[in-house]
Amino acid sequence: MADTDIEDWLDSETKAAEAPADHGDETRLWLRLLTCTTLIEAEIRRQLREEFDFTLPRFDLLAQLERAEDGMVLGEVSRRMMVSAGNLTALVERLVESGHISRTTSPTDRRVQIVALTAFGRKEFRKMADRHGDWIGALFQGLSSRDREVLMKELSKLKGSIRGALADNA
Amino acid sequence: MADTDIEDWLDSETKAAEAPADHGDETRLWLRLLTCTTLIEAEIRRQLREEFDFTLPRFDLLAQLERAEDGMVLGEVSRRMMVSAGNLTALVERLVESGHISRTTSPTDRRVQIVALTAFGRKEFRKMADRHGDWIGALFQGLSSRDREVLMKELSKLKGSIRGALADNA
DNA sequence: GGCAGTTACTTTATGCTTTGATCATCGTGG
DNA sequence: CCACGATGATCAAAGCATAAAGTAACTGCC
Repeated sequence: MADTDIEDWLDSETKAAEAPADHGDETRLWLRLLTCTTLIEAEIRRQLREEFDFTLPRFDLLAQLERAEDGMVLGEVSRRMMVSAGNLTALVERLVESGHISRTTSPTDRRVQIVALTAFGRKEFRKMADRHGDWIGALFQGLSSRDREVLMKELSKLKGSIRGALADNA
Repeated sequence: MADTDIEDWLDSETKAAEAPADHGDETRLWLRLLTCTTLIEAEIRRQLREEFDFTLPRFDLLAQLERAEDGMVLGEVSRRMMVSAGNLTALVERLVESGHISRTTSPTDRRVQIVALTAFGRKEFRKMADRHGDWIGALFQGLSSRDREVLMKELSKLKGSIRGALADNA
């Protein structure tokens, strides 16, 4: 082994010890992911606002309720939307006000609030959901079917990785 | 062509005209993307808050300034962070208040505000950025180097697709 | 010079979001 | 029966975000 090799080895060891892994790769990947999401989300918000004078959180809540024929308990909505319960109070209040959803107290547990789409809310949601699909389709049009497949698969792995990391902390 | 074929053709045409493509694939992909981003972002926000009592927008702004030795014009910060100018007014105000950044009026154009990291802000940012890298690294640990490579490539395509779609609208 | 249009930022109004505190209700063990 | 811990939702305070309107400063054109 030549002197230079030994020096290289010592050097790399020293660097590794002093300056921990910078995770530059992962961070760049994260920023790219964030950029894509932010761009899409901003466009969806803009379209919803311009075409329907509606906000994304309102739309998301209706989307959760669409497949719950008998309504859904507020806590379940909170979990599915991954938002805090406190957040929902005002959001639900406004959607009841605008006639899109109804809200009733559970007959078996008076702490529990049940929200459900009204006929009007369901009709409005269908209209918006159709257009939503169009917007998404347009934004993803540059990806081939194969691209979408690969991306979905990798994102599934990522989701698993995240879940794993979060479980470790807990 | 047999009758059934004609009927099939008519049927598919009719369906295509009445019920446009549902873009279910793309929507599922979008929801998966959104879920991953939301999970990561929530974890980063939580860690920043618990370890440093700092918020993500504040961190993001410092990150933009880190590589601008001579500071940055407010409009440029707005473009890079993809947030509205009005948003920055209060954010900058709070970061000046806490001593992380300085704010000066441009000597050549008195409309222009220049913000820059203070020595304190730079020091604090370095600490947080190091930990930020660790957190991201942990969240992505389940992905192989190859996975990250593929994911980055697909996200680049997606970003291109989005840009293209947005350009068409404009 | 002086007006017109543009640009940079701030202000205002509204809404989303979170954390932490509080209140009401429920189920249970004494 | 009832105190007590757990649970579900609401409230309060703070911060983030936007669009739209407003203010001030610059630039270009006559």
